[in-house]
Amino acid sequence: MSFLNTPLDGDVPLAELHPSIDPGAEINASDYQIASSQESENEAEKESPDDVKPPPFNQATGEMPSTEEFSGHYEFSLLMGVGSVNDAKNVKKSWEYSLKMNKLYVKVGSAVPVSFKINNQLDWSDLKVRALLVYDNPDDARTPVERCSSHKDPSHKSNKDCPNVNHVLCCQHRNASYERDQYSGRYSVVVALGEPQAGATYATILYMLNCKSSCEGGISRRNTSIIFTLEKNNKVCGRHVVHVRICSCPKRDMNQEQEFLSCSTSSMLSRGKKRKLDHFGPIRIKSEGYPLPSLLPPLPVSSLNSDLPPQPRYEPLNYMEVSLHFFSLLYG
Amino acid sequence: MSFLNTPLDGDVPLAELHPSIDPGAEINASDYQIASSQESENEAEKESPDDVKPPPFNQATGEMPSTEEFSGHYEFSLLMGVGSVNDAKNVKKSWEYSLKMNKLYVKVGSAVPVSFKINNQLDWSDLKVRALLVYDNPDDARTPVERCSSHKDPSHKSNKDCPNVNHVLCCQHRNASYERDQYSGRYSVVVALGEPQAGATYATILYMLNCKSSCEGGISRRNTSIIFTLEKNNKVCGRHVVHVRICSCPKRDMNQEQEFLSCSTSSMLSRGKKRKLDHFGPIRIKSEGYPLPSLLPPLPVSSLNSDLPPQPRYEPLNYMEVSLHFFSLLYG
DNA sequence: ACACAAGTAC
DNA sequence: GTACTTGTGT
Ligand SMILES: [Zn+2]
Ligand SMILES: [Zn+2]
Repeated sequence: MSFLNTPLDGDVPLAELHPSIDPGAEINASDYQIASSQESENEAEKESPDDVKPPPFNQATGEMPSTEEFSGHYEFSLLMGVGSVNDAKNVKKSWEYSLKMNKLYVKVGSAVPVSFKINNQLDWSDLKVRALLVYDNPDDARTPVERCSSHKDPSHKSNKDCPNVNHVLCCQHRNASYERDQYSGRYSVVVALGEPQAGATYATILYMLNCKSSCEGGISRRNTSIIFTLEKNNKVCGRHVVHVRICSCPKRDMNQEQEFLSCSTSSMLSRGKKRKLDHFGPIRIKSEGYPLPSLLPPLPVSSLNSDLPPQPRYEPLNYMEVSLHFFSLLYG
Repeated sequence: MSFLNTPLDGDVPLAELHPSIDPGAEINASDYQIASSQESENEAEKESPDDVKPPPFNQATGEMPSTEEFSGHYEFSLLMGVGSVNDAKNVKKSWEYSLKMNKLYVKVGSAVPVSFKINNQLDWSDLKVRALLVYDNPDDARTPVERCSSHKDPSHKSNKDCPNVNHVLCCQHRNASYERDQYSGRYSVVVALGEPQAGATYATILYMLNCKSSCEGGISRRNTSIIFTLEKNNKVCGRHVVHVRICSCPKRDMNQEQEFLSCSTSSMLSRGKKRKLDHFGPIRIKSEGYPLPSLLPPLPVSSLNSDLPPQPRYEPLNYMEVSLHFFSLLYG
């Protein structure tokens, strides 16, 4: 694990710094209750006569949010899985993070600590981090990620005393603000960073994902990413993106995808006869032949069309093949 | 296929008798609209002041409906899959029926023709057939079978203009009456048999199942059966039971279960080390060591405890093993 | 962690 | 129909 703006650092064992955080624990419903919500309980009553102020427009939750990463003036960076009892050998991991693929594999409802770092700013109090889940596939990129019907069911145990029934991506933080962009329909969760705890140089926030990637009628086996935007006065001043797969066997699935990545690098790519693992990982996507997935580390767009060796292609590359191709250009 | 009260008859090719019925067709939503419903639209308003008549109690939809088969005075019998273009070679089958296992394998939402036969009664008009879906496992036998949240979602395509959102088991018949037993909570569908069509000796009704056996939050991979009761004046005067599995690959799954049935008959049974196919078929059940499943042809209960050869058992037989055991006693 | 079940893409 | 994916029971 490493800060994403310095992605090739070695692992940083920081578990002992946060002994009180247990990311594997069940979601504590009472934490939700305290959370302030900027959503009205009834989403239908949006135009109450008193509420005439136009809701603020925010690029970060627009129809097609950018997934280009930049650290910005505050040198915004994040670190997955820091301060986690996850690192302890005796604790069963409920999530895995692959630095190589910049992808989080997590069980539904498990808390994942994400640590944010800021420089050039003494006062963090007006800095907020927004987390938004999006679909990777360009076909779906404009579709808000919604919870499936089963998980939205108020009688579902994950919704006990939980006002954020519609949010796949939630946050175990008492000041978390759950928002719905009424123009795009996207759900996101915003947290004020606050000061890092004494002696710490980053602030750690627990996130959890309350639908599976496979949830029928919801994500439906589509690939997703979390977009973290650093915001000040409703303006985006930093952005990072992490791939995420919510599944029952994070370790198995990560290993599977890593194995595919390594055994197929450049060998399987030039050939047609597409087979196993159509996309980045085993999740199959319906459409294929897409341009660069928006989730890999920022690439000059020109490379998409100009840097491809003009080898003969018998069928269009699918999502995964394109991902892998650019991945190998970057790291191979 | 054969009438169930004469289960070892040969196949009866009757497809040509009902050339107009296409069981493989998509559910026609408009058929639903005409169906009269005895359920109030809003299930909450049960005690409206005008509606003081106590709702009729019916054994057939009680907490623990009997699954014992009997043909009764009217020699009630049924036949699966009659009059079906399903029999034609060029039509892709959306369901399979195993006479050997008395089990229907069907894709979700596909119409399955079930033919009912009555004797000793010139006027069929006051005879009704109720169809009720129940769980086989005694642990769940008292639990009403409900649709899963996803399929109940009004925006789900299977619910277009369909008032019977809560019913897994539906019926393509314009006079179908959808009922909910307010004591047990069970959903059932009732059809007046009417006269058989000219030249026919049975009445054929199309049923469909609108959740999968695997539906999370619904049937959840539990085994189910359909109970067909012949009723006259709200009294049960005949009963037949058919196992049913609602799945994506009826043929594959039927073959799988048949294979297991044949290869394991008596060989695998006496041994512990239980593994593959815990239950009747591949659907795993949570609990095990149950008595006789209620769906096999009626057996003297005494046989359960007395006819078992007292072979040494290292672990309790699970549901499937018990099913298989009695199955082999009957037919083996 | 393994084996299997059961949906989905091709 | 085949192969693969991905949840579940053990
Ligand atoms: Zn879900
Ligand atoms: Zn369902």
